[in-house]
Amino acid sequence: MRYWLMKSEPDEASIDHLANAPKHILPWTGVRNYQARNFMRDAMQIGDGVLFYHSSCPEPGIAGLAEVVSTPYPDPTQFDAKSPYYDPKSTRETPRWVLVDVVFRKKIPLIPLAALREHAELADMRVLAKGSRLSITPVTEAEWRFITRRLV
DNA sequence: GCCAACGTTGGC
DNA sequence: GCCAACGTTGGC
Repeated sequence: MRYWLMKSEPDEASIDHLANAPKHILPWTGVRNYQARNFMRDAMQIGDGVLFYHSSCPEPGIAGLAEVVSTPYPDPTQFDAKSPYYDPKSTRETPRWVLVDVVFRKKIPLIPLAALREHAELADMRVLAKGSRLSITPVTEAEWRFITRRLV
């Protein structure tokens, strides 16, 4: 059982989109970074906890809780020439990009990025590191506990 | 394998 | 829109 922070632009997929999706599940489509992909491909397991983070928006921060509900499988958008996530170098035989399905657990009052930075307990969070741009980052059990028990 | 140029991310 | 930081690309 591990924990993750996953960034999403709320214009594209917000916590409300997830809550209102069929079965409250969305495929985590569009990851095109190898490190983030490798987390999904190699480390994620069904049942892992997810901090759902809104990025590139007026109020960046943690907007809800979710959970991994699938093993990794090929991201269909990589084969779709009309998709912004199309990757001409990827083939169905050897897909380059994978995703996992994520299920809605809870919407929470937004924990803004600035608020996360205020807590010494979270000082080492990957997502808070200077220059961090990874859309998926590991969260330690201590960080998860602090956030879900103290800040939610 | 090096590294400069370029593109992207994402907070502000 | 700015810009720092980082990832990717491609020539050599």
